[in-house]
Amino acid sequence: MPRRVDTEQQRTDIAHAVWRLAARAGLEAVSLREVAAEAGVSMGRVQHYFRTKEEMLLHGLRLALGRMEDRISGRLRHRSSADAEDVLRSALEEMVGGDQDTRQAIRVCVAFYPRALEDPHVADLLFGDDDVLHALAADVVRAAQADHRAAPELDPDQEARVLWSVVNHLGTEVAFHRLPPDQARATLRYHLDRVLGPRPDTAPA
Amino acid sequence: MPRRVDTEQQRTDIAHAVWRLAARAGLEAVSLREVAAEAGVSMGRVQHYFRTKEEMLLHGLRLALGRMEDRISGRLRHRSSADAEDVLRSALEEMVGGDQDTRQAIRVCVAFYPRALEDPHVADLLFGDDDVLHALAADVVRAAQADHRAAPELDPDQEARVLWSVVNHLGTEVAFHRLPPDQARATLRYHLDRVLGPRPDTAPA
DNA sequence: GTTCTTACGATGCGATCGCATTGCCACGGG
DNA sequence: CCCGTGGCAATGCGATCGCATCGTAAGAAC
Repeated sequence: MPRRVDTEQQRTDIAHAVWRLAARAGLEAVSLREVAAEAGVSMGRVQHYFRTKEEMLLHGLRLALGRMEDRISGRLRHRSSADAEDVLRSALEEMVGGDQDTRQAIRVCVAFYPRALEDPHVADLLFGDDDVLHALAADVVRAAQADHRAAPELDPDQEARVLWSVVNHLGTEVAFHRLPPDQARATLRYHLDRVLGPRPDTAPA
Repeated sequence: MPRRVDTEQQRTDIAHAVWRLAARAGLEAVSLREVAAEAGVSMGRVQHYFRTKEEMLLHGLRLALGRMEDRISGRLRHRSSADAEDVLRSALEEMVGGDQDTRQAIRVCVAFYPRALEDPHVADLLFGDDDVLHALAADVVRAAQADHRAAPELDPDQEARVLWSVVNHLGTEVAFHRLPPDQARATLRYHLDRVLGPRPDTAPA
């Protein structure tokens, strides 16, 4: 086996170019030639690492999603201990945060939305984590109720859905420059405080 | 002036084909030839009514948005009198409703999102009405507070932003088959009742 | 009827698309 | 040392893209 190269790094570099193009101007802007130019490599190289355009696009999407998850868990690693609410708040703050990577990742996701209609593989990637986030949010509401912080008449499932919607849409508005990040964060915190009661301070982030 | 034809109708027919294609598979699926085929007309006809593809796309988007507005005001015409809350609720219920046209219109809007980043004309069309909706929602919250239905400590502006996010994202989830319409409506009503207090019955829709 | 203008259908052009093919070149194993 | 294979760059192909051009059929105006 001669002439070995860091294959995974090359794939990631190219996928990153896909990601930037898609975030900048949608999937229409993503062609093999454009990706090659953006990544500063030849078109042959792109084709060497991805047999089809579809495969390349999917890898780009995976990269974007993976980056977001990494940044969320990165937020948690700065804490000594994390309960469910910490995890939830970290995820939410990350999504509405002004982080450039996250914004771009969200735009990439939106760009893939139409594809999710006809391609279940894309749909899985895009929406695969929604259920666990929903369950987590509902659990946090229940926990707050048990602590007598949240009103007992709240429906945890509905509140989870509302919260998920708020975060998703605020994140999208930030990503598309329709809302400044700090305003989005303010709205998110306002809503969380109204639902869960103000955060009992266990060392703020 | 010879050979007159219902020009506006022709334009609308073609724009409707644009709309269906974009709703089905995103802007990538919209080419002059595809539009002509979908509309059942020749490509020459399409070019006769729209000098550029861009112009055609914009007209398609305008059509989609206009249809939604028409359906919202259609809901209001069935009522004897409409106060601000009626208007708001009509708009919101329409957006999360299962209406096939509305779903498609929302998908078209999402398909245009990436373009809004670089084309301010598209951005105006897509987001031009957001401010009035936001103001309306905030007013309704204030009115509910004046009626002692909503809690006085609510921040009407923040609640309006939360509400707008909830509706937008629920509508998107319905449009992309990620949530059944009645569940979205249930969540919307749950949230409205929590914020405004239950609707005092002035003849339900 | 002639004329003029609108309303197209048909066709062609250059660019770009995704993809397949070809071949060189750098290395590691024998 | 030299084969052989992995890692590319280069090029070509057929399809499709948006758009421009050209021809013509169908009516109003006279």
